[in-house]
Amino acid sequence: MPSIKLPDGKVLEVASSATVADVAATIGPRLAKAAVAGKVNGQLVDLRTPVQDGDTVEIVTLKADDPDALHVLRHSAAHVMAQAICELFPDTQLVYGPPVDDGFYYDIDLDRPLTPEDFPAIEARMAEIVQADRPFTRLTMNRDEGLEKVRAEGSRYKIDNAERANGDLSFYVTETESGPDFEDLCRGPHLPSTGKIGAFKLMQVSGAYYRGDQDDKQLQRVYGTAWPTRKDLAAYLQRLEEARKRDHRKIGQELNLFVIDAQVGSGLVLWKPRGAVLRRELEQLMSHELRQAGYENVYTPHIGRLSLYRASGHFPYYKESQFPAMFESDRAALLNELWEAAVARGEGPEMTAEERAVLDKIERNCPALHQDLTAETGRRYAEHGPAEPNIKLLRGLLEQADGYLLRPMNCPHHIRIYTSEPRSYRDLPVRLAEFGTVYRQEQSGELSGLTRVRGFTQDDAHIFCRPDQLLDEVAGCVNLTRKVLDLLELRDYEVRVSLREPGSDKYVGSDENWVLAEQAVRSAVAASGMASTEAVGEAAFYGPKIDFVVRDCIGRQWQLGTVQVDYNLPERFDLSYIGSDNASHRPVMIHRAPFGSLERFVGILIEHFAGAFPLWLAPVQVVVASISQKSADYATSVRDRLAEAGLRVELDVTAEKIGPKKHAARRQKVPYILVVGEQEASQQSVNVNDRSGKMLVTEPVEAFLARCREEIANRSGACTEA
RNA sequence: GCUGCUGUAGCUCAGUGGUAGAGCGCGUCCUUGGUAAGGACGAGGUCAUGGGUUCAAGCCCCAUCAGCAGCUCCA
Repeated sequence: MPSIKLPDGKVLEVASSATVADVAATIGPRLAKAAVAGKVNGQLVDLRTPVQDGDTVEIVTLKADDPDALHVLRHSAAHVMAQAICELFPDTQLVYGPPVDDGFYYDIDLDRPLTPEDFPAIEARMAEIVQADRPFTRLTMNRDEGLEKVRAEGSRYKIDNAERANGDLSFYVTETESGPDFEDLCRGPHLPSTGKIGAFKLMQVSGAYYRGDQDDKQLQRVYGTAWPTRKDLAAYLQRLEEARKRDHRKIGQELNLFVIDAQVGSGLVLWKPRGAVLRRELEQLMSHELRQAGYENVYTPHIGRLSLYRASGHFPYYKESQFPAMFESDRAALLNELWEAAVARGEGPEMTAEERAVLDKIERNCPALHQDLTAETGRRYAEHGPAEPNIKLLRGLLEQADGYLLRPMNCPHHIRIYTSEPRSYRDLPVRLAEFGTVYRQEQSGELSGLTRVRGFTQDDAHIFCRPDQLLDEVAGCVNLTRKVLDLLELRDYEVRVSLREPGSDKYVGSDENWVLAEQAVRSAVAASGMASTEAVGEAAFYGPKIDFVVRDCIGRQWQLGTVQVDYNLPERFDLSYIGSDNASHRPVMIHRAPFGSLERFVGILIEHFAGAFPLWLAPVQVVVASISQKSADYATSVRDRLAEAGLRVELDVTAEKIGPKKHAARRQKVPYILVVGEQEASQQSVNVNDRSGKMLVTEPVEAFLARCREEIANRSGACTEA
């Protein structure tokens, strides 16, 4: 008789050929009824999977807080949805349908676009399938057999899936009394039967590229959610709704913080006075920290010559997300076009058709330039030869007639400040900081409130240091980032080490430099003791990064702070310092921005506090509201006193009752509402209420002021939830 | 950029081819009030923009712009 181990350590003897379901039954009838799957040696399996001697077996039951149970439930719900869609739309080809956080989706290929109007019909069909409580049966066959089967069926997607799977292939069949009625290639596991799906709902439909490839077919992705019970589903929908109330776009509107105006341009933020307060307070906090940490402040303009970005590599590595360059003359525009074509050729010996076409255009439109390009003996552009000499020639000509670029990054400007004077090893590290505004032409579909915009201000700085200073400097940046996040009570973030994708051509610099830089970020994170994940392919084009990533109210991940190690730009700009040996050496650069961008950071902060900012950040800190006209003068004097003391205070002496006045202030999430009537006037006091509606105390104006000052100095008092 | 959805008053939204609506907000007046929305009256719209269909278009069709969700990108 085989014996198996249970999670509590008990050993159970079971019949040979016993399944997970049998194990559950042996333990107890109620467990047998509740069981929906098992975990054998840590692996999630069907209830009908046989167990073997020595296995550790855990029974999975349907609970709203058990990730394994939800995984199986949602996988099965996806399967049921697929069946429903196939029955309603027989042309549907199924592609892939996994469970995801909070639900599941299924990618389908169907010419007719599905819309939310189709959901009721699909849900109704799903409900019938669930109602019928059809069993899921697993059908396993060896790889060759399985491949033959899917190839015979002829679906491109299934063949692809099957070919990419390892080992045996399994199919799941849902059955009726009259036999199998739906089958899908699927790894499983599934619920024992469809009836276990307690509650489900289709959520949305959208496009998704096959295998995530923009050049491949775009499929329809139907999202749904599934839960053990209706109550769980209702609770989930309620949570979703609560989360949406925190949305910074909504709160930004309600609290008059910012506006994104179509007439100004999409992705361009207009900070209204109240939002500007948030931004200024954050800038002041950061400026203070930077002074402490030995940074020096600089200011640089928002545009720069194209040659600067040719040197940095933004042209062409970063070209697709830049606003088009501005050219001073046709000559400059044409030269640049030719330069791009020459760079694209790389080291190729033959001039490309594209280069030739540009050259022809130049001949037609700008004969003088054409002559410059072709006249000089020995450097004739029109001759064959490696691109490099041509690029040099172009670079020389471009020096005389260049274009300008709205800057996508601040580093080139800061680099030129570094190079503006000779640097000694004693001067390093040089830390140049600026709230630098940059512009990036993000794809239109990517724009989102404050979190993804086209013009934004980074709390940027560039550190130029000696190689022996690098680790300390990176550690300093990481600590600074943690410190400011901590000050703002943002503690729910992921630290991500972003590395390059080997073999990709989207990076500049040598392998050796990348190896050095990646070692540096890895050891800095290791030394910090923070838990981290590694993300291959997430590096900047010039170097690896340590990113601080948070989630917004609808679960999307955003990078906030970042620390990036860069050996490459120092080389491209030929940076140097004089060492103690009186020889020239190459510094290392660190790019870092603890907030990342002020726009995104404020967006996340709005959601974090749900608009109820701590006193030091609150755009309006106090509202003074009079009980009646009789106390209006006193209210005004209180307002004046608080304003004089530096508080951001507003006065409400309108002809309204105190109830509505208080309500209005609370709706604006103002931390303190001071109610003043004749009684307070006679005592020179204020009646203090917080934004939760609670009446705190009646105290002298000066006492209230002292408490506010302390609260502001401590940056405390956050999140008195309204 | 791609797929789908959406665009009506400052905001949230109703309005299925026949003269533009509600609530909130805003203004004026009444009420001068003691802690989660007092009352009356009023102003406010080229129904995103441009074309088209129709006797007639907020509504139907096309295009553009913008927003939302997802995908793809992302320094």
